[in-house]
Amino acid sequence: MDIPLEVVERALRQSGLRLTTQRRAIVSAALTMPGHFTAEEVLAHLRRRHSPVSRATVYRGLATLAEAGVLREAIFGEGHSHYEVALAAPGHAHLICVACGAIQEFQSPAMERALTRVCAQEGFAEKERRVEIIGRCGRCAKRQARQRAGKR
Amino acid sequence: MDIPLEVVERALRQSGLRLTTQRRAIVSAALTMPGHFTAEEVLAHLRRRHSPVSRATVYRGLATLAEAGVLREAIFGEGHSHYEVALAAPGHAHLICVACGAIQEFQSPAMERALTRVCAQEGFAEKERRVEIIGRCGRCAKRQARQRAGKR
DNA sequence: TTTCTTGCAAACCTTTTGCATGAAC
DNA sequence: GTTCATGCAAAAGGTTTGCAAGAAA
Repeated sequence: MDIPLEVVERALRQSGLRLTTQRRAIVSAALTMPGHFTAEEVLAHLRRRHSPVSRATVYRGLATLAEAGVLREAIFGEGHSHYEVALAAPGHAHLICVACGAIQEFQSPAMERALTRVCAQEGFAEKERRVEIIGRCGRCAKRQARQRAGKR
Repeated sequence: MDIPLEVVERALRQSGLRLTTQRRAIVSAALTMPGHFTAEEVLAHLRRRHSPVSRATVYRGLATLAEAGVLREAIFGEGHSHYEVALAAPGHAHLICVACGAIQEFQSPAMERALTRVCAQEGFAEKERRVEIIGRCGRCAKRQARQRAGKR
């Protein structure tokens, strides 16, 4: 995956932040990782790659990069933060399978419009939306249905 | 607030669970608390009321009651779980103000329909929806706008 | 040279767990 | 009488923090 380092650099500069070796490593790890990742995953990835960055710096770095708009928090309610690359994917939400853990992204303009309307009505100045649906993905739902049928 | 203890009792029985003094205390605390509450808030409430229940039991009790459908998890991404009384409020989502912490509920049939459609299309068997919008509530947004204008 | 960032280790906070005791059914 | 729930204290898991040393601007 190509690294839009200039984009990152600009985002950091605009926030008055420094482009350090560690932050560069974190961003490039983020870009290599599939879809969503946690701080610990980034840490492990960097260690494997022999670009060791301390745990504290990974946590601080992810938070900083999220504030700068390079990353975005996603997938809540699991007891630990997940991030995704903000530049890569604009407004989208997630379908999270409780059976296999798969996370599928989806877009729904109708939903987005509905939420925009709600905010306008309430005079709410939104910064961020979190939409996720928990359940079983198509495959797991079918498997479960089959198993249940078999048991009877 | 009147306590639909029979309802709770029925829900627990249906799940093969026992109606203990502690669970009763937790439910009645939940019904007394405004809107959304955390495990620690319930614990503090019970201690103030001199109905001490151990921390472990509060955590286990809230989880159990949520599984039984009496409570529901709400407000994610804050590092600790929040619950709400499920019976009290059917499908609704939350507007969370980062400035004053206020949590406002809203309903949007258009949004609900859009999400239902997405699930149908993807064959996703949903169990739960999480929708929250983070930003500034009307009042805080106005206050901020005023302050910014003043500074210039 | 100033200011921001890092690394380390310890602290923190929320939540979970094992196990013996006690309560509900 | 069984089985399930509780209390305690310890442990776990994820994340944050203070502070001295180091790197970016």
